[in-house]
Amino acid sequence: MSISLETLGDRWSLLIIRDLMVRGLRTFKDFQESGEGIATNILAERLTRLEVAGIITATREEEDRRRISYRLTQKGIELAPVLLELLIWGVRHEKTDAPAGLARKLEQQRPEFLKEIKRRWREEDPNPLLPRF
Amino acid sequence: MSISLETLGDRWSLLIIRDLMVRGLRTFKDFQESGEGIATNILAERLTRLEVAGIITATREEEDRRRISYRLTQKGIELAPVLLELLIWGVRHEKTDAPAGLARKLEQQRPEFLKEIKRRWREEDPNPLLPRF
DNA sequence: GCAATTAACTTGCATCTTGCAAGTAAGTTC
DNA sequence: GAACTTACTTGCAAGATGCAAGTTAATTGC
Repeated sequence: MSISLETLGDRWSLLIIRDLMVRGLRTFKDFQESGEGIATNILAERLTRLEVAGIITATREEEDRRRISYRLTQKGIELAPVLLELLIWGVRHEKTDAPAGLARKLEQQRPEFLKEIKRRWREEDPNPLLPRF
Repeated sequence: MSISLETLGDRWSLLIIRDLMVRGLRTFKDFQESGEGIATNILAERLTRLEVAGIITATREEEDRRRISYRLTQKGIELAPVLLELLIWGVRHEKTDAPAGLARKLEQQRPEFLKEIKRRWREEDPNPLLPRF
């Protein structure tokens, strides 16, 4: 009954995955500037760990070969329900700057929300789905 | 859009919560002997942190006042959906000793499973719901 | 009723992980 | 081709974790 905390059980991994999933971050620089405050060495280490775990892929961009695009794999995108439930729990229980009523809205529209996340992933939609709050 | 990783983002916290939720552990000793391999100082520290965060309560037992019973609060039990999704994901994607077909079963019976978890919590049912695998 | 046992920690110390600041290497722009 | 940008890497200090050995209070055994 392992719940996979060897890979995911740290301060940053799930945050990285969530930012890839709903905030539209893709590059190393995006993460540095995202305001999460993750140190570059840790970020690099986590990205390779997540890649080794098969949760993300790293591909060099054709248009600008300095850049590396990080993307969730099928395995990675299937963490969406976990992150959605965690988000709902957080909005409900932790004092947060989230818009009032968001909790209820998310709870009532779980399937639609998940579907939208998956669509965005499939179509490589770069627009953020949720803001930072 | 915080996902509460200040409290939950470490190797042990979610594991402790899960063990309280579905494995029927209650005391310090239970955790020591659970096979998770958590050091006693870390266990003590995590338990107080979870208590401070309002996720668990600690109550001295009347029958044996050496013992302290740890229990999930309402806030704590509401992490059930998160842990269930994480469990499903783990069974699907990580090589595990989980019984074949468990993933499908859990996925198809999410609501029933959650309801059972909540009932066990409300009625203080001490029987494990899931084994260790 | 007192010694042995048990439960829940605490302490000291070594090791591993994290964070910060500065540096490097490769690709791109001016 | 010099300046810049992107994705890292390195060195080191500080913090977190793990292990083994206490400590304290409650309970049991005789």
